[in-house]
Amino acid sequence: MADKPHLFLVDGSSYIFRAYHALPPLTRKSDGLPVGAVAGFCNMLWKLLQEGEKGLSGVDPSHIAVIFDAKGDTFRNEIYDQYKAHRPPAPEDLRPQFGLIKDAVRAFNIPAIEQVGYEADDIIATYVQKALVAGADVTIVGSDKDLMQLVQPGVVMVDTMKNKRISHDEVVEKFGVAPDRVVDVQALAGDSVDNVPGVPGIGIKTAALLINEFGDLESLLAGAETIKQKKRRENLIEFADQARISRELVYLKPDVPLEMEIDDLFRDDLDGPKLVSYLKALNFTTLTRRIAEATETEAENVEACDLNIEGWEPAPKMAAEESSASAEGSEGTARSGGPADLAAKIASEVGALSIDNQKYEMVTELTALERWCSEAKRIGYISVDTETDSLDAMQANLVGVSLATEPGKACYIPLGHTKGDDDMFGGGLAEGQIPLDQALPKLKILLEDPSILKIGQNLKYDALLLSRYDIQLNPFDDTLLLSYVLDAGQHGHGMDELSEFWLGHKPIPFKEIAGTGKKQITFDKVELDKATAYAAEDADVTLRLWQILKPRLASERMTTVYERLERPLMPVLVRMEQRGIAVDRQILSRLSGNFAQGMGALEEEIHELAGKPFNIGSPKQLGDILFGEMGLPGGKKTKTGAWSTSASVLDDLAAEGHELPGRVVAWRQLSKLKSTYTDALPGFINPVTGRVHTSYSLASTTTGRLASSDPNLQNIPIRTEEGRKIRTAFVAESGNKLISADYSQIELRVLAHIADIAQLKQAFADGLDIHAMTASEMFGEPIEGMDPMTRRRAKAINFGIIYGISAFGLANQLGISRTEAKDYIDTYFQRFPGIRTYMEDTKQTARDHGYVETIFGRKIHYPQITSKNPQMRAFMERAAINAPIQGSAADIIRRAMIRMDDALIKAGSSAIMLLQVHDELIFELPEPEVEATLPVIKSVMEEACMPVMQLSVPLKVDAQSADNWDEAH
DNA sequence: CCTGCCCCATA
DNA sequence: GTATGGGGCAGGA
Repeated sequence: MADKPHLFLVDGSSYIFRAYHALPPLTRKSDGLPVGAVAGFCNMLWKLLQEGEKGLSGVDPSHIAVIFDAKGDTFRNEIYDQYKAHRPPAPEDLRPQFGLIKDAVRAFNIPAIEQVGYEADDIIATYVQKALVAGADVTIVGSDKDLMQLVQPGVVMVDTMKNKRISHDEVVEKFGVAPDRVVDVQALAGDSVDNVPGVPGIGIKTAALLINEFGDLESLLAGAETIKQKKRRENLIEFADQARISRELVYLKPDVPLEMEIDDLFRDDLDGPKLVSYLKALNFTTLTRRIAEATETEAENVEACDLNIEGWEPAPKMAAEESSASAEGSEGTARSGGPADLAAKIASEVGALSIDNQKYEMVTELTALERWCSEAKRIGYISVDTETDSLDAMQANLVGVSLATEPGKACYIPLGHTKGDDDMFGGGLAEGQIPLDQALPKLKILLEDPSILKIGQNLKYDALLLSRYDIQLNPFDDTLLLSYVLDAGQHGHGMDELSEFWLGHKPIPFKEIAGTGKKQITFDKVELDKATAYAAEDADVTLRLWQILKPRLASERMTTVYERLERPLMPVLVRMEQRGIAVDRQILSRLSGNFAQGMGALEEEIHELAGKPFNIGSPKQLGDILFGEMGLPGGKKTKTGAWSTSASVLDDLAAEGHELPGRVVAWRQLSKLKSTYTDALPGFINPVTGRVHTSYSLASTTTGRLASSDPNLQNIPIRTEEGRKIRTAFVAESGNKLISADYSQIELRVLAHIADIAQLKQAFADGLDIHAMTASEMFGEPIEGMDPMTRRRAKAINFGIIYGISAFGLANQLGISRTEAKDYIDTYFQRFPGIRTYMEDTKQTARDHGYVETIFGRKIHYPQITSKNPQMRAFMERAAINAPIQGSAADIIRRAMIRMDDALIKAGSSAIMLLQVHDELIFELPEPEVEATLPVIKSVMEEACMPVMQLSVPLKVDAQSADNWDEAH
């Protein structure tokens, strides 16, 4: 067996793209040459050669080759000219790397193979065929799903990036059929990324079902008449030829004329100096050192070779500028964001890629708008973006709408642009716009058409705005949410960032057309030409992003999360934001006065104690007074070296008997309450509705929680008596009540379930006081008559566990020594060993996959978890431990919110859901309905996991009604 | 006028 | 120890 030849075929092209997208951009230090993908590729190749039998394939290759796609069209374009027609061109900073990677492969003494007219996959298929005939085994190194059809006895696939081995069973799991039928399934299901048409209405699931029933594609098409489902039968008959063409497109051709025979792929020894010389030229310090060691090459004596980088030149400025050395994990090269990259980015903008802002259409006639609508109807989807004069969707006026139907084909429909040169009385509408009352009905038909998918970026804004124009946007896909579901933790999800990341294109900044600061103008004042270039680009970019992200949903098994947890929440939040909550101005203003009075009194005392007046709100001045003039013992310092004046420091000083620090703490509390809440909130009362409408962000936390802003209603005070008073200003309209319903200990319950801790589960089942029970387990004291201090300690530990406990943090929280805290933690783990196992397992999962998951399958990525910086790594580990707990709890309340409105209507209640505060929901309803509604709300929340999941712990919800939020909570 | 920092409100 | 948003200050534009 040991002598059996084993051929490794590396799918080079797909690796280039994966490496490029998965890794942060790197540039060569000396001149800014982009080399991120080259670095990723070389590391992968080196690892592959090094690990041998310990690797995923379990063998050491005797033969190896890396296969690339050649430039230009292939025979597939002759079969179908639209094949891969939607592919955007490679990003600017990736282009010079193709040649570098091929040269790198040769430097490894490995053949780099490509063949004009064929894709890498076909060449691989051909070699597989030949190898099997020659009696060799094959390992395909790659991730492209098309390659799965080649899996058979003697042939496996390994995906080194996902660390997965793909053999027969994995293929069946993905396609529902054996590898030899994968082409048939793909022929039916099609592929939107490669633009393989398939048969409409048939996806992978249905395709597998049909193929399993009929045996293969031809038998299915022959027997299509017998299919029961009307639409499916018709489509199979009508699109039979399209399916046959699709099959030809996805079928990998195993008879490509090859230039190198299998024997030529014999694995050569590494030529140390040659490889080192190449890596040196790229400035890859770490890899150079490793390989020099392994090949016993004296790296210092090897000259860096010249690189073949034709077609790329350093931008003029950046060679001179000193780019900063990179920190984490890089190869001694500069990270993105450095000046070199900035220049490269600007250069790539000027190169403009395929996005041409001047080619967009400005729609000024109704007939043109109708043309766009019918095009949307024909293709079944359209990308949409609205332009307005305000960031607040509750107050904004519609200024224009942009649409896109395919990359590069986009338009802008100006509707509310004004004559810019006039003063505030305005010169009325600018010329050449379709009157709003004519355009709106057309748009309404388009945007509400159930057969047209509306694609947008952050559609919550557009949906809320349009709803005020009596348009209910539906159905829709949101690229913000797609990106969030797929890449939480990898990067942000704003359009500009996504565009730069995926398209290598920087959209026109809003500032550029509207100006900035005091001179900023609203969009209705922007000239129509500029507005068209800016607005249509947004629709164009969004459409392209959708084409990239949407197919990933299915291939990465995230469709359910997107369709059940993410997309349906958007309309729910639109309704909540639109409703708003009543806030009593009088109460706030009275409180403001009280706080001001308290602050004034304290200020006098403080200045007296300090011996002179100073700005109490300035931490710098306060620090000078305390630790300079008064000579108090300074405690901690901030990271910039200044004395810390945080509440904990001031509390410590107060405990030592100093008077001033305590007064400052009290002053700060009042100052915070006044400026952040009682003074700011009235400014958020909408003049039309008289209520406060917060804005919820669906995609700004990594864990799946919502975030609230403008104003943030998720941090209204509750802990102190003074602060609580602010809650009395959140009121029900007269005749109504507020209901507050909150999950009791949801995160600890989730922890008990996920980590499967018997004692915790039992305690929750029995309805025990969980902190007391923890204390009792740890310190052996009975729950009855327990010292409150003991319970407090246990409570802090329970919270600590959820946050990924550290002795340092617990010590800080409890004001005890680090060793003492360490003892507590040890005791805790002794009593609950399952928790330690959970923590270790979670960290391992994060390291293995780069992400962790919630109970409903939401993924949270932690690419930095392998950081070599111990502080950073420890932080990522704690976050990774916390994320499944916090995230699962977030998923649960999301499910409750998604179902709530329907459940209330069905129960005949007119209660409306107004706010969410992570584990709490606030409703408003007519007083007489309270009694009947409370149990509805409770049961929707408590049964939110059902029916797809049954927690092994009961969920408990406390709900009460009152006239204001303080009393209801 | 913008940005980073410090501090602090919530779950 | 986790996750956020926001106000005021101070320094550099």
